[in-house]
Amino acid sequence: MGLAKTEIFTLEQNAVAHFAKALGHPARVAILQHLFKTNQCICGDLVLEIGLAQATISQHLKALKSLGLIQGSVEGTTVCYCVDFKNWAKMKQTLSVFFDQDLNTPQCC
Amino acid sequence: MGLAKTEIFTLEQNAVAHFAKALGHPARVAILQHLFKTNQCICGDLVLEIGLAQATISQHLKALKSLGLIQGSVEGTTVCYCVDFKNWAKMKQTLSVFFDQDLNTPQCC
DNA sequence: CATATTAATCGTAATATTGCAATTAACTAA
DNA sequence: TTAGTTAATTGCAATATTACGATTAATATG
Repeated sequence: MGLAKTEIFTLEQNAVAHFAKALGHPARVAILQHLFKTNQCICGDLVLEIGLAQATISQHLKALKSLGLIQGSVEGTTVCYCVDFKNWAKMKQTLSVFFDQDLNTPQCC
Repeated sequence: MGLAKTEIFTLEQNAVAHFAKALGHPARVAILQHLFKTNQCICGDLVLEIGLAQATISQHLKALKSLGLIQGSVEGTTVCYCVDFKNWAKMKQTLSVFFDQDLNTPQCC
């Protein structure tokens, strides 16, 4: 089907998967790294920095924005993007809980 | 194209994306959670527990196995799956470095 | 006004992912 | 050997993702 049956999973499982999916492409990872490094930048900077077409970068920005990980504010003819630290922290928290499952579990293999 | 241009990204960017992609489906999140809870189980248990078809679960297991996050050992007619703690730790490490970028960065927005 | 700049959107093509029924392979037990 | 059990694989359909050229919308500048 190509469509995940989200309704049979818990909220936590869907949240982990949703955040992870957003980081599941190197271009989006690169965008976030660049935003952390430069604090803020415009779409054109990312096109030069990363080397994908403008339409493609714009698409990845849209994905990160719709998840709330970045914000974009229009300034004249440019759009200034930056990390949304509050939602970044929320993502870290969600994934950390998932990652730290191993702390309660004895290793078998 | 539907194909990520991995060659234009750094090893770290690709590694983060690769691990994240593996966690980017709730069924694989659920499989890992169940393995942590029960320490080990067979494919059939996961089919009952999660409620997807056997072929689908087997496919998700294959994905997790190919990334090294789980191991499967044949025991008669069953295959016993468990978390590969070493590679799980490697994944945690890789993603933690990425997540903790914010610690060096002043918030702008 | 006309032109330039920037980024979003549209349209399209190629590939990937998800899901399942059916089959197959491997082993067990009678 | 035959039948049963388990899980991998195959084949297929539906949907999602990735990428880019072309266009559009919005704003700025001459």
